[in-house]
Amino acid sequence: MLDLKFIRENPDEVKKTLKDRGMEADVDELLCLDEERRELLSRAEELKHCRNTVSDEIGKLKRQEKDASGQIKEMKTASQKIKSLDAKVGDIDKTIRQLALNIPNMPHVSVPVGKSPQDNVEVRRWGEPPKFDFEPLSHRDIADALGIIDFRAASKLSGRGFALYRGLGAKLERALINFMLDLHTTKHGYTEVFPPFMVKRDCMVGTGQLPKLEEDMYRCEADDLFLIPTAEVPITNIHRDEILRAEDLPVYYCSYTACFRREAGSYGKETKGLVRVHQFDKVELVKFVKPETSYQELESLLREAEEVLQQLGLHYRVLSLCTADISFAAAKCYDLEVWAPGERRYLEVSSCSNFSDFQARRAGIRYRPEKGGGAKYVHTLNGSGIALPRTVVALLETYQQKDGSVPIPEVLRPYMGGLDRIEAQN
RNA sequence: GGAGAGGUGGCCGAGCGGCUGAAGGCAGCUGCCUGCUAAGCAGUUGAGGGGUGAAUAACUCCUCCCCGGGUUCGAAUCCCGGCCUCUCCGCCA
Repeated sequence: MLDLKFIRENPDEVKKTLKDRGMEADVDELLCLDEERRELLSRAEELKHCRNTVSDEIGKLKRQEKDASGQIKEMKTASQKIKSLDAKVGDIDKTIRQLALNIPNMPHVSVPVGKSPQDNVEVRRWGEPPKFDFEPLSHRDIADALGIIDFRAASKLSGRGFALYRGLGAKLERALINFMLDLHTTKHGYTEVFPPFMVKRDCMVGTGQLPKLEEDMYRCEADDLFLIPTAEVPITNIHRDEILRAEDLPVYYCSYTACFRREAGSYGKETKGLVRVHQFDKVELVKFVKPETSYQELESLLREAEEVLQQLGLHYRVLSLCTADISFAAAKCYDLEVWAPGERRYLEVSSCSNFSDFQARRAGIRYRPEKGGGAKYVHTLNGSGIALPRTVVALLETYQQKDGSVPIPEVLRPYMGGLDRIEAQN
C-alpha cells in the first residue's frame, strides 16, 4: 500500500505508474474521498473536543452535587452527531482503503518501462547451455527411466499436479534443500527459520496474498487457516506490527518450506511434469533493511540466489522485469531463469524483489532510526534461493548422459552420501 | 475437547465509570553532583491521525490501555463477540 499522503502530493506520478504498469485505478476518486474524509473528520473532532470538556464539567458538577441535566441533555445530542459522523468517516475509510489497496507500488527509476514480458531486459547470462551429441530428453523421461519420480503414484494419491519422489529422487530433493540452507546460513549470513506451513488470514493479508489471490490459496475451512504459498508469508509476518531496533537491522532470514498453490486456471503444456505443481519445495530468502540500503540489498540478494545455480553449474540468465511485469507490490524485481535443455527453454526459479516500504506499511513493520526519532517503515525484500522442482528439471536435463545416468554436481555429493551419479534403480 | 486465570507504554507492574495517556519500578536520554565501587539528585522519554504552517520548527486538537461491537453526558475501568497466552484435566503423533 502506498502512503496516502504521497498519493495526495504526487497524484500525477501515481497515475503515470498505473499507466506504465498497464493498470487502472481511480486516483481522482480516491483524492476526492480523502478530502471529504478530512472535512468530516475535522467536524467530528471539534465535537469530540466539546464533549470532552463538557463531560469534565459534568463530572465536577456531580461531585459538588449540583445539577447537570442541561449539559447532559446537550451532550446526548452531540454524542449522536459524533456517532453518525464517525460512521460516515468509517465508511469513507473503508472505500479509500479499498481503492488504495488497488494501487500498485511505485517502480524504481531503474525499472525498464514496458508493455509486456517481452520488454523485460536481460541483465546477464552465466555459463553456457550444455551441448549434447544426442537428443536431450525431458526430465520426465529421465526421471521415469531412473525411477526417481513417480508421477503416476502422485496422481493416484492427490490428483494431477503433484510429484512423488522415490529413492535417490527423494534424497536429491533433500540434498538440494540442505545444500541451499547451508550455503545461505554459513556463507551469506542468514538466520534459518522453520515456520508453520499454515497461517491465519491476517498473515495472508499482511503480505498481500489476500484478498486478491484467495482463489489461488488452499484453505482449511474449519479453522480458517491457509496453506502457505511461499515462505515469504510466515517469514515476513514474523515482525508484523512491530517496531524493530535500528541496531538489529538488517535482518536476514532464510527458510525451507513446502509451498502450496492451487494454480487455478492454468492448464496445458506447462502443467506436465515438475514445471508447475501444487506442492513444491523452496528455500526462501527474506530481508528487513533500512530504506537507504534496500537497492544494494536487492543486488546482494540476487547474487546470493545466483550462487546456488553457479555452484550447481547450471546455465541461467537474469532478467530485470519491466513495469508491466513486476508484481503489484514490487518496486523492482529480477527473475532468475535456468536453462532446461530438454524443455528447450528458460524456467523461472527465483524472483528477487525489493518491495520498498509497500509491504511494510501494510504489515506494520517499522524501525526507530535513532533514539527519540519517530518510527519509520523498513524496506522488505525477498527472493527464492531457490525453488526446487524446476532446479531438479534443469539439473536432470543438463547433466543427463547418453546411457541414461545423471552425474551429480560436486557440491551435492556430500549430501548424497558421496554418490557421484544417479543410475537406474531396480 | 472440558474447567479455570489473564491480556495495560521498550520491559515489569498499579489502576475506584469522571481529577489517568495512564501511579510505581526497571531501562534509555539530559543536566547537576560526587573520587567509593553500572552510587546520588533533578528533569525527560509511546504510537497514529487532523488543523494552522515554507517546515523533518512550533502550536493545537482527536484517537489509541489485545481486536471488534454495545451501555453511558463520560469507559483502561461495565456488558457482548472474537483473537491470543497461561494453569489443571482428558485425548493423541
